[in-house]
Amino acid sequence: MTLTPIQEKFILHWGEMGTRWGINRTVAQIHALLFIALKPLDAEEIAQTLSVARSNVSTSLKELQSWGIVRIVHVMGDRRDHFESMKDVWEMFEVVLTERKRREIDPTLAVLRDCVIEAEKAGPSEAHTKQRLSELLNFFETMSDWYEQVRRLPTQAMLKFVKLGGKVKKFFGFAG
Amino acid sequence: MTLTPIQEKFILHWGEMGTRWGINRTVAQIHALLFIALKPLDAEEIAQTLSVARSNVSTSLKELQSWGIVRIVHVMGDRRDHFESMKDVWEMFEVVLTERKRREIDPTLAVLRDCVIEAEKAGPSEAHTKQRLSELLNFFETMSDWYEQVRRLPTQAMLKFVKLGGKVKKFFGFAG
DNA sequence: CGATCATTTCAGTATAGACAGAAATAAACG
DNA sequence: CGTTTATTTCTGTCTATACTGAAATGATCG
Repeated sequence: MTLTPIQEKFILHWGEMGTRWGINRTVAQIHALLFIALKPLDAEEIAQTLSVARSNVSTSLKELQSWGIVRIVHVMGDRRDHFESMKDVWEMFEVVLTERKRREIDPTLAVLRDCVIEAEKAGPSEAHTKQRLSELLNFFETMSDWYEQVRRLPTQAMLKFVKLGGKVKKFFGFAG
Repeated sequence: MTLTPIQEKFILHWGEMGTRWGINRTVAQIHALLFIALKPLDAEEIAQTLSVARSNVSTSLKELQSWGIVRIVHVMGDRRDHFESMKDVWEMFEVVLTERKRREIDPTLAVLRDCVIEAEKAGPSEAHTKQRLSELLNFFETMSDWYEQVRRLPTQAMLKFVKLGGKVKKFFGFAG
């Protein structure tokens, strides 16, 4: 598979963005490639197209599968694994957000709860720390609950909501 | 400033989380320290408390100031700079999200628009690429617009909204 | 069951980013 | 102004992670 200049531009940018989000550049590039690919690609094809080592592709694909946005498919008469990316953008971001929440927010919630409990036990000497961490915990819990609610919505409903745009403010005025 | 075990636990965890979000560990630790500090701290104090080089603290504080969540304050009769973190958690995250949007989403929007326009020019050969990137662009634009709307809401309104929790679904049913 | 092909694991290497310490700059004081 | 003190910049070092190529494992075929 040869990349057109446009495709290359997109893949390189996506890789760059990946690094900023704490995602390996190659992983992000492979994801970008699979996202725009016409059909599922095999690992060798990915390695050649992006000029990275075959083994590197293997590791990266594992990573993408662990995120749940890439899956293995098989082609009739070909024993190699082929890989394809989830194509529905909304669904894809829901999956990524949920996974990030699980990996990053949930552990933080646990630590904060722990700290607040211990600060409570420690008494007045930790009163200020307890106060600060409680506020942080409250924020995380609120956001976490909220996300659990909205993520369950079907894509269409979420889309409608977001598209409301300017009406959001009105709604708050009403609901508040 | 000596850290209690609770404070240390929180600071270390926050530093760890930082690395996952593409934020330097020391930067995140300093932010955590300032967040729970009773009063603004000077650079030397931060360096000693966290056992990092003075120069490293200097760079990290610049970074935190560029994010807009830490600022310099002065103490009467002391010529050293002192630093304090924003304390309102909601405001803090609004600032961070806005900055991330500016640094990461906006450039991506620009690249995607560019790619879609070029793909349009290129004709049928790029039809599929154009399709994929358009969907991605549409998603980013929708989310970007939505965020611009809600971020303007006063903290209180946003809080009420989030607290609605289960009612969100009802609302969508109604509005959709 | 051997041969071939595909995939993963592993060990060493390369590289980017974090960091320390020194040097340079800037600010405040007497 | 010179001196002291605070801050920043710079350069080299270190470390964590990405990455490669080779070896090992696993799967599918005749």
